[in-house]
This record gives sequence, structure tokens and C-alpha cells, in this order.
Amino acid sequence: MNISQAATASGLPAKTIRYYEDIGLIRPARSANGYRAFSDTDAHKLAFLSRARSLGFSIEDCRTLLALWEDRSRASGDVRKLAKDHLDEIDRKLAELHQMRDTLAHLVNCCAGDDRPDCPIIDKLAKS
Amino acid sequence: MNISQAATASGLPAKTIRYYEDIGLIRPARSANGYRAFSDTDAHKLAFLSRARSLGFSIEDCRTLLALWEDRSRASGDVRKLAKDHLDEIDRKLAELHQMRDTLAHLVNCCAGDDRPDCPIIDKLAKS
DNA sequence: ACTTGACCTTCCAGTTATGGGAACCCATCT
DNA sequence: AGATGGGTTCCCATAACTGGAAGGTCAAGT
Repeated sequence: MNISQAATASGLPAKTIRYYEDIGLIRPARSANGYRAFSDTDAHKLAFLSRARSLGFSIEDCRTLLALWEDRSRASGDVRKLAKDHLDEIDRKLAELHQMRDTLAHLVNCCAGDDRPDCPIIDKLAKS
Repeated sequence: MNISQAATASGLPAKTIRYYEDIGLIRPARSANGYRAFSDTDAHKLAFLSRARSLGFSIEDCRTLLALWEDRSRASGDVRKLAKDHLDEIDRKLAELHQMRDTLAHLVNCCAGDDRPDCPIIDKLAKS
């Protein structure tokens, strides 16, 4: 399988796949012409990575998850801990974003948004 | 006012303040010895930037907001539009994060997290 | 055989908003 | 004079790609 097929199969851009090889997440074989030759296993790994990334796991977390996936004697506790830590991080970000959102939504609501200069948004930024 | 005073007054690290000068957000005067000399106006701008950044506005948005702040004949509609667009962006991110969180929380809940290898988290990543 | 166009390759640079650290100048106190 | 604690510039690194240049390869059409 060439890189564009692997890209289609995994849902990842070819550029990203090359990058993943660069940083050692995958090691596809090479054909005689120098093209990357992706096995089904490679394609599965890429799909795995694509799903893990879409859950927001960092590349380094993905590297660990990939290793755990391939380790038949893994402890599910290790996976769970990784996921739980990530979940906690997401909860932190959610709280922060929610705070921003509420403040911002309030300000946007208060602002007339017309041609006049008076603006509670600017006022808020100007003096806390 | 030297940079460390400006930093304390604005809540921004000195490094960040130098960076903001680099990219032209502020233009503090210089003392004879080469030190940056921050006026009260500079300090106010920095505090303004600090608050805008803490609401998640990008640096480029901050640049625009600063210009609007200084423009006594601004239209509040311009400010409101910027804030509204940003709010919409935050809402998009919130929705995305929320989706991630729910999926992840479900998986974490399903996983025994013990010494055995069976793990619904890995299973989910391995085959959608 | 030749050319065209779609692939593929590597390498380099840019993105966002800083943070770290080196090497060096300046100010103040003992 | 030397120590300490500012300040300065400059360069590198971060995360996770994305874009683009320069060039090799392949399959098809003329």
C-alpha cells in the first residue's frame, strides 16, 4: 500500500504519516523504488493513532498507548491511568474555557454593537 | 518604570513583555542606559493585553483590540464582532472537548484498571 | 520514444505564544 | 573591588503539524 492509500485508510494526511515515521511511531517498509510500503499492520497502527489523537491524546501518550496495545501482557491499569490523567486534563481545560465563555458571553450580551464607541467589552479590558 | 515593575503591575512575565515589544504591540521608551522605560500608559496597555489574553484572544486579536481601545471614534460593533467570533470559536472548542470528555469518561469507567490485559480503552482505539 | 500528469521522495521553513539559557552590560552595597 | 541582582540581546526549543521547493517514478496517451 502506498502512502496515499494508507492516508485514505487511516484518515490521516500523508504529511502527517511521514511525520509519524520521522518521530518513530511507525516504521513502514520501503519498496525498491524508495516508496513507503505500508502493511495492513501499519495501516491499523495509523488508524489507532488517528483515533487516539482524535480523543486528544498527545503524541507521546499515543506512543505509550501503541506500546501498550502491542504488549499482550499489559496491565489495563496502566492504560486506565493514562486515560484518566488525560481526562483530568481535559476537565481542567473545559473548566477554563467555560469560565472564558461565560465572561465573554456576558460582555458580548452587554455590548450594543452599533456605530457608537461606548463598549463594555473594551471597558472591561481597560480596567479590570 | 523598569521591566520588572511593569511585569508586576501587569501580571505578565518580563519575557512576554519583551516579546510584545518585538512584535510591535507596545513601544516603551528607552533610558540612557538602554533599559526599557515603561510609562503608565505602557503599563495600562500591558494590563489590557494581559486581560485580553486571559480571555483567550489571540495576539492578533489583541492587536486589533488595542487599536480599537485607542480609537476614540471606534464603532462598538467592531469590538462586538471580534468578541462574538471569538466566543463562537470557544463554543466550537467546548463542544469538541465535551465530546472527547464524554467518550473518554465512558471508556475510563468501563476499564477495570487492574493487572489483567483486557482493556476496553485499547479495544476502542484498536477497532472503531 | 516522448511527454504529461499524478504520484512519490527529502529537506527546509513557518506556524502560536511563549520559556530557557548563554553571554554580557549596569547599578548598588559592602 | 567584588558580589549580587537587575537589565540587554540573541538563539534554541516547544507541539504537531502544514506548505512548498526541487526532484525521482510510474502509468497512460500520442
